[in-house]
Amino acid sequence: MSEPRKQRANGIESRRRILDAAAEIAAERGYEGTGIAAVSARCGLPASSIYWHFKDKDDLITAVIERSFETWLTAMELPGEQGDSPRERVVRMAAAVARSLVGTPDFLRLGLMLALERRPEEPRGRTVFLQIRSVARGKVAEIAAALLPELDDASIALLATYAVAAADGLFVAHQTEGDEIDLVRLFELHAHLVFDAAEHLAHSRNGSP
Amino acid sequence: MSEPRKQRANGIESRRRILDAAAEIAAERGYEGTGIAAVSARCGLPASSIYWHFKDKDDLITAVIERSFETWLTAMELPGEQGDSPRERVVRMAAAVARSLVGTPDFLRLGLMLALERRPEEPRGRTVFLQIRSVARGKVAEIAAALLPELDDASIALLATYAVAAADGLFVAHQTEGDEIDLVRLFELHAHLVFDAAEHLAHSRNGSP
Amino acid sequence: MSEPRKQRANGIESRRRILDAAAEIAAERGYEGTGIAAVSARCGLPASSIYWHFKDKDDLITAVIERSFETWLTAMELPGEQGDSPRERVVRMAAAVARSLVGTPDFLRLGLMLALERRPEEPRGRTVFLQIRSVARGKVAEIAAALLPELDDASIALLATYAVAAADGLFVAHQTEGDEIDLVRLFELHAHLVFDAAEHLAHSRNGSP
Amino acid sequence: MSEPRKQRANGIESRRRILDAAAEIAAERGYEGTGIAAVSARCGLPASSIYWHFKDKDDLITAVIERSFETWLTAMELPGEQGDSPRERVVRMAAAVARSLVGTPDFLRLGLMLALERRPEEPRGRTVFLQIRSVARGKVAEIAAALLPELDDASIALLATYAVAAADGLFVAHQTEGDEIDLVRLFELHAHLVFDAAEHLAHSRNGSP
DNA sequence: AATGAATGAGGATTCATTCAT
DNA sequence: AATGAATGAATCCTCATTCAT
Repeated sequence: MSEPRKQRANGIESRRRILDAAAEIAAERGYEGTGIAAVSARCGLPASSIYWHFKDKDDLITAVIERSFETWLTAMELPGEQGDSPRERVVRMAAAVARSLVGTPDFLRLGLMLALERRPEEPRGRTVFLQIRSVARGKVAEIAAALLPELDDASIALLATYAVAAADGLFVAHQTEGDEIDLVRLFELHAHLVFDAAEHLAHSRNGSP
Repeated sequence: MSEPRKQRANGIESRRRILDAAAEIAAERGYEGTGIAAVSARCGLPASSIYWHFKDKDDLITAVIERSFETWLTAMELPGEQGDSPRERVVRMAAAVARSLVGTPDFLRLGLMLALERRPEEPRGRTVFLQIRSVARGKVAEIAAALLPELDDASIALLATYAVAAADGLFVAHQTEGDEIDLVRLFELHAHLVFDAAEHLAHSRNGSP
Repeated sequence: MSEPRKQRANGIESRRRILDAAAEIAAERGYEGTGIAAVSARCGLPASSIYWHFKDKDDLITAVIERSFETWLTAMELPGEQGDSPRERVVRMAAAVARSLVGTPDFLRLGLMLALERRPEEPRGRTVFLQIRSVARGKVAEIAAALLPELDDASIALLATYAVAAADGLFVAHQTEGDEIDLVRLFELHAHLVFDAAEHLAHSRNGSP
Repeated sequence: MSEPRKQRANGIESRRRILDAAAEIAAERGYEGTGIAAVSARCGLPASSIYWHFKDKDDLITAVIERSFETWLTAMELPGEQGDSPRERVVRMAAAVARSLVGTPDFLRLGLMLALERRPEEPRGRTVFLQIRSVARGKVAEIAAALLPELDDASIALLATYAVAAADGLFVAHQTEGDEIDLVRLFELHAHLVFDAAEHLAHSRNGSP
């Protein structure tokens, strides 16, 4: 009555099923909370099969983060650069990002959890997430520099750091508060504020903060 | 006359030692990562003694969060309300908060970790943290309402949500990036931005975002 | 119907029971063959209780070896030094040792197994056994030096090494061949041979081997 | 034309590689310590390929012992029977054996480990080793009988047992102590002692030990 | 107020082996 | 001749918790 033995073994399919199961569980319960037994139960493969596909738990979680990030990247399409004002373009980009985050991408939820931990032997997933994060900050800085060429490097760095960090915070709020929070509206507000600040910094060359 | 000193059972002292140990470990490794055995090893008391002071692990973690929050509250003194402009007052408050966060209060780090998880049986520590968080948002809304009386309730709620959420994000960034990040400067920038937005919202009574 | 819970917990007794069980199994199957589950089953305590008494498997095996050695040492009483010839004294000592080895002391069987292995991370039990072994060689050298004062150090070292090594071999043979092998007789022969060699070396000061 | 070289399946080569890997690992860690996965990793072939060449783990280990023994036998050439005294001949043979043992043949190290164990289901490798051992004892008895025809059967058996057992012990000592131990010198001493004993037994026909 | 000892459930991981291809 | 994938049982060990003292 129980399936005899999976015929026509298909490694790729299995790997996907394991990742799916692990992603769901890890997004709910974090690194330590993700038991191999639970993943095994949810994907239908025995625990030992998971170890055929992934070296260990760390490897599995890292793969979850990487795959989730790639999926998210290809899914999120930034709006075309139609001929509207820089401010409008930034706001539309922020809204697009916000919309892509409403689906709660695993890499971001899991990554932030890992980022907050400081265990002696850092999980590889954390390292990977922090790299992703740093690439993102770089991208934001690029965009800022392109839109407001008169900004100096220090100001750009400051703005990029602020923009990305605050975005994380908004995501966390959406995470905890649920849909009472209008993520798109908050991201648009966020974009306006950062743009204001950028203009401020650009025009007052020798001013305060 | 026999034992060197501090041999007669001292419950308060023991409780403090346990909380100290648990706080350190929980800040490093999160809820699941905090093993009773590890706490026992770090504080020097046997595991069974921990259960004399705390009902269970959940109770212990909750106590850690509560104590850390109280410590943080009493340590952080908001600057006096001298007669300077509202904007200056807000910026000075933000800087004071930033300074208090540089020490990485456990309740915030741990609380954010817990907040990001979504396990079926919610740890009490998470509930407590979310309450703290909501009180904080209320406080921010109060201040905003006092400083800019002409703001309507919806705008105040939006601003308070944004202000607190972005602050969380800045804290996380400081957490992951370390001291390369100037938390005080970022909080001051943050205060300026929020204040700008508030003024904007106050003057354009009937506009969109 | 199953015992409610061991009342009047008695750590020392439990420790002894665990060691007894581990000694039996380890003597049969060696280091890797000694499963904690098997020890648990034989001693009646759950596996987790074994870890209360011993840090890990290595610690347990080491304790087995140490205890077995101590037991053996106190059990084996060397014969009094009545006024007979040196040769007779040596032979009587060898016979006493042989008799004590017929009971197959665990430390020796287990120790030799461990000694033959060369795993990268050496089990502590192996180190302990080799120390015991080296102390034994020292004792033999002492006795030889006392009985035949004219022997030089190099000869004494050679003889002691030979005496102990061959004794190991005889023990192994007894182990594998069973009681068809008369261990006492072989040890007496061994003693005679070594004594002959000692006399030889003592009288031919400047000879070959 | 495509693959660089040695791509077309070569069963004999693979079998050799597996045996090499298994021999290394088994000599390090014994029977239980030799995992199929470890062998697979060291020889570069997947675990399932090992099962193509060998029925099961027991079969593999047995093959390791057998091959090692054959290699050792053909490598060790006993010295010619030139016209010197029986004693000199025996000593030269012992030295030759010692020299062949310095390379630590796997069959002997592994065999002795297996011999010391007493597990319910005896590994075939153990049986094979004990047979080898018994053949060796027979050979030694033959030689002794040829050189000293006046010895009775019981004495010959005793001497052969002693000779082989002590040789094992010397090998073990070399194994544990390393090259501080001069195996050739010890084997020469050993040969002298046994020869002395044989003469003794031959001349005192009706005496005790 | 504290603790030594115990306990069952579960942790991650490795085991020898099988089987379809 | 070989192998990628799978599998259930076993591995050592840690978990949070309890209880008698």
